[in-house]
Amino acid sequence: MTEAEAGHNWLKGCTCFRLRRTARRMTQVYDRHLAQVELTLTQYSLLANLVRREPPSVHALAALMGMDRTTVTRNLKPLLARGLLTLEAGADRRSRQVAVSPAGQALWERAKPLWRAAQTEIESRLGREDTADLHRLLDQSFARLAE
Amino acid sequence: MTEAEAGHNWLKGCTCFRLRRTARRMTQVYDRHLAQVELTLTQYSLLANLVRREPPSVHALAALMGMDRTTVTRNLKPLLARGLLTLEAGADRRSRQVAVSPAGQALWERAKPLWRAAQTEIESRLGREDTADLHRLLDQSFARLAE
DNA sequence: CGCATTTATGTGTATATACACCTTAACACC
DNA sequence: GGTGTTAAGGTGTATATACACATAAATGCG
Repeated sequence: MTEAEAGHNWLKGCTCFRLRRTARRMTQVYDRHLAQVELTLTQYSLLANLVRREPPSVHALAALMGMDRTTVTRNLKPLLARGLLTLEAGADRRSRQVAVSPAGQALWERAKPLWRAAQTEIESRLGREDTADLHRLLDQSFARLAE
Repeated sequence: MTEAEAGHNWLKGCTCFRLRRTARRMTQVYDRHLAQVELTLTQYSLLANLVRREPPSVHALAALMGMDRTTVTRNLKPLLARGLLTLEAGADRRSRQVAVSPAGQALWERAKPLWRAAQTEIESRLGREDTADLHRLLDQSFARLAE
């Protein structure tokens, strides 16, 4: 093994590096499809998680997304600014409810087939079976990291 | 299936959402270990990819990391500011070489066992076999997305 | 009731990510 | 040798991410 390869191997063994690297590439695929409605995959995920659901608090939404609470707060901003979501008074005076507006619902309907096309592209590139395996491993890993 | 579950299923089928969600959690594990040397996993990855290697150009480094070129430029900044890397004249007058400084080399030596501990924690949580499967699937997916 | 604790949220700061656009330098071809 | 093209790099802008910290409201308990 050369010295250069020895250095490189510190990355070869890194689960997180691989995960992030693949996530970067894959995000670009989805974002390119969703660009037609000026949504990112993250924004689409938020919408998708909110439609047809009782408006959750920011806290609950963060838990649903597996995101840091403050990250959710920041990610809501562009959607609120576009009037796709609303942030209204919640059960207490502390909490707030995140709800999809009619405009948000309408945009989600337009975005759905674009997301579908991105997902189909991924499954076509990775293969149906490998995609399913990846889903299972990622879900399991996420659960085991949450413990 | 309830309406709420129907909405949720748009996420259940999303490969990218799962990938990003798991990457977020896993990054936090590595970052907590590496915090002792004030490095993030991304910064550690850059160092690890540069030690014991002929200093690459920014362009070549981006390719090695599977990153966007401009992301690399931005990610180098904190490391350059701390004197862990140097950015010197390259082969042309266009290109620049990214090299690890002695301080960077020394910090990497201190960071290595911390990264090792993080990696061990991950393998312990996910299981050796599942970790290996995940690596294989992620590498394969990354390659197929690059085509 | 009064106070310590817990809970929900937001903000400051720093890094991570990438697209669009610009500049400069090397190269290719007539 | 000039000129169009390609290649390397940086910056502007916007989103994504999360830790530390602050605020305010609900809750629990003596």
